Amino acid sequence: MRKTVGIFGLLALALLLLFKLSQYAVFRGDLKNEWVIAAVAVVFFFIGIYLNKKSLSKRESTSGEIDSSKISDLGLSKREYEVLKEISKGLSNKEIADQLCVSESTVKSHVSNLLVKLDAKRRTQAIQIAKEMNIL
Amino acid sequence: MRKTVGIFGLLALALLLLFKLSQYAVFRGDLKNEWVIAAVAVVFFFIGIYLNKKSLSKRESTSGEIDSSKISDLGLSKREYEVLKEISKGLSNKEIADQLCVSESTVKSHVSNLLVKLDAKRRTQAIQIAKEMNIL
DNA sequence: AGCAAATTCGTACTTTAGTATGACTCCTGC
DNA sequence: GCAGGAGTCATACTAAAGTACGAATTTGCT
Repeated sequence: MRKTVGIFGLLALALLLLFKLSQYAVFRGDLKNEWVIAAVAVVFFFIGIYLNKKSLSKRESTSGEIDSSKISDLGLSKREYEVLKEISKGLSNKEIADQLCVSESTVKSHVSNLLVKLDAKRRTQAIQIAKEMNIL
Repeated sequence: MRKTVGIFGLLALALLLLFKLSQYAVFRGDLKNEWVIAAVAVVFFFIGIYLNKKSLSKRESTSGEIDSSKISDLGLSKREYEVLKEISKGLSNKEIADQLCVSESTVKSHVSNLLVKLDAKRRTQAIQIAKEMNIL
């Protein structure tokens, strides 16, 4: 909310600046009205796009990107997180083992630890929990 | 691409129109330059926002909502789709059975048919495929 | 160097998931 | 009315997932 106020204040300022510029330009007669208007149009067109993009990216960051701080909060090791990502792709333990070039036993160890740390009973539940925590 | 061209054409037209309007207004002397510029700024500001919103909503519709047409394309029955949703919540067959008030055997049947129709080997893969198809 | 955590692998075991098959009911369109 | 799909359930089986140890190696940090 405070940011919105600030943005509108900046817009008003920009408007005033353009007023002044246009006045000087017109008085000196070295710039035609058409060009001033065109410049204003282009500038504000892109200001509109820019502001919208900003709010868009903000929405994406709160519900789309991964939260790496929560990964360390849960005590997930690098390898365990890799396994988690492969699980979410729908791979079996054997396929994950091949992907990470380790044995299936190792993957099972990681998965077991993973389930404890995520408080899940099944790998499908781990996927659901991880996605809710924005770590996937 | 064709739409982009059309949009830019419309923008150019709007610009020309404003030129003409401003000329008439200035010649007749019943409108100040400042007001013309302000009007142009506001109009193009909102044009920018509007165009961005449009592309934003288009992106959301292609990657956010469920696509019920694909569900029938795959031949998924109502019950099978219900089971699919429960699977994506991370529930076991037994838990799904309790949730839907049927036996575990029934859930297993649904899951088996589900996996064939989604061309998946595991329930985790079914989740991944279903999410990519926007049916979850 | 030395400790703690992470990574690795194995075996043995239990549980859950998934397949195959058959059977019964219910409902709908022809 | 009846053929067919959907839903239900059961049994028996195989495959995968998950648990519970133990143990060796590697790695990061003090």
